[in-house]
Amino acid sequence: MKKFKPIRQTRVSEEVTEQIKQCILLGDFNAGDKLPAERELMEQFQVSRVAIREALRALENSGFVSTRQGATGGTYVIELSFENLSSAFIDLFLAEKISIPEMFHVRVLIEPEVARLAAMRITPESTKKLLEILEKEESPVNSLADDIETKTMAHFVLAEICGNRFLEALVKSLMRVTKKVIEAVNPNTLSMHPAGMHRPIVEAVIAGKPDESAEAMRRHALEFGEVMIEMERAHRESLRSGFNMKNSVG
Amino acid sequence: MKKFKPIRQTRVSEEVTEQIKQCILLGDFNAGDKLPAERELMEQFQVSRVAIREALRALENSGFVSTRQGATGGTYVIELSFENLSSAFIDLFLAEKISIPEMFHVRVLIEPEVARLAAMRITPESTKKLLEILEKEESPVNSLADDIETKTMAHFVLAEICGNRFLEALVKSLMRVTKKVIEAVNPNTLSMHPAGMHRPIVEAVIAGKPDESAEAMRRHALEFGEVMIEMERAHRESLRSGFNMKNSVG
DNA sequence: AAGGACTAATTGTCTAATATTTAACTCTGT
DNA sequence: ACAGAGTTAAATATTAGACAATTAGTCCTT
Repeated sequence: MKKFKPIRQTRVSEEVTEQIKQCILLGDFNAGDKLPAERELMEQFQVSRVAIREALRALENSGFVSTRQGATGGTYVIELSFENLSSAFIDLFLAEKISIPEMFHVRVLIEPEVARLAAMRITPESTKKLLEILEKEESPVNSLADDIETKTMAHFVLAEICGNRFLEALVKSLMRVTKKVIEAVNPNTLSMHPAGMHRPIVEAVIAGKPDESAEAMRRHALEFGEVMIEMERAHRESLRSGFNMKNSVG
Repeated sequence: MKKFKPIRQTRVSEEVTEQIKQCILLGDFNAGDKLPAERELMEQFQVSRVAIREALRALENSGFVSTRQGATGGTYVIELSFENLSSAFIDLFLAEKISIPEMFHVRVLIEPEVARLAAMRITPESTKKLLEILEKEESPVNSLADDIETKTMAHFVLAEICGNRFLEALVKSLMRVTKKVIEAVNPNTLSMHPAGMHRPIVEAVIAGKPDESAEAMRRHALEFGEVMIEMERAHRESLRSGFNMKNSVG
């Protein structure tokens, strides 16, 4: 016999979340649209405002909506981005569920493919963009943040060019994690890697040579991976001595 | 001149979230530990219970804690899993920010590497596990859910064997998305792909032959990818005619 | 025309009460 | 002694209602 359906095992707010999410996914609300005000949703769903707010917060956290206070405020549907994916990766990294070497193994695996695809789809506009980035990359930088920003750009643009949004999402997330790591480790040097390091890759891509692009990227990823791994090792070392100091003092 | 620092742009609950999250990441609370009760946190943070609850809910949504009601209830720190990563991928897929062909391109890229690594790290215990799975796979199934479960297993275990937790997370997420797709499309057939399809891969891995394992996996991924893409195309087709019907009726 | 005060809409936060869930304990009848 | 029903306690879940803060626009005064 088929069992009776268990009565509401989910929280009220979760049901609200689910319904609104479905509406968004089915296109009843599109990016830019404003959801009804909290008090209105309250009446429609016949639940308390707290429940509505919890639901909206959940949707905000998973990147479906954005909420602002004020006269023209409210909850607006936004275009789902790769932000959440990045956050999930960063959390896993911070919780030491993935390590830097593991991450770079994956980068070495996928980034050459990204470069290969980019080379196969290169257009005049993309070429222009890439050349601009190369130029920017090779001019002096002011801060570490600037440097990371600039050096990251090439990877971002190649990922966009490659035409596979899944790979694009992965690369962008990986770059964000990498950035986080560098910021955490905060090395003394102003610049992470020497200027012009991306030139061979970009040139091969612009020339429309898939295999050479992939190989250039592979070399770069391996080299940079080594640097990062060493950097992190040194960082852990210094952290350990720091902890020891702390222990001996406090 | 340096600007003044803007005053508290973050919500109260976000600050609470951040503090608790840091405590968890720094190991002040470990998996299994119970956080203080809501009313206690309320006093410690000097904010209302609503703020505490929003914070705990956020932490729950990102997979750091789990909350239960009841006598031994409360908020417990849990081991961070790949769940969130999977959810992020599924959301992206549902919102059509990534497509099935894009996803399978990535599977074809990474799964052979997983098989290669697995072959390089094969142990007697892993061998035993893999053989059990093969046997299970080749016995008859009852339902589609069962079938998916069984056929997924091989990929899961290989991912665990491969020793790179990042790849493991990716493969598991990809399998979850794939599962979601199959369930959504819900094909008439009971079985997704013929029994024994993983045998060549598993045998190569057990034999400790990296290249052959990778190649076997690559063939499998390509083949299965084709099936999925075709399946989804057919599904969209039927959806469209479904919508037309709906339109002409209603 | 500029600046300031007011207004309305909306989310943010707090307080306090009540409901529900769950495990553990207690009692009671056989 | 023990099974089962009832009770209790500890926690989260939910509700209601008030008040605070933010923000864009309007209107009024100088």
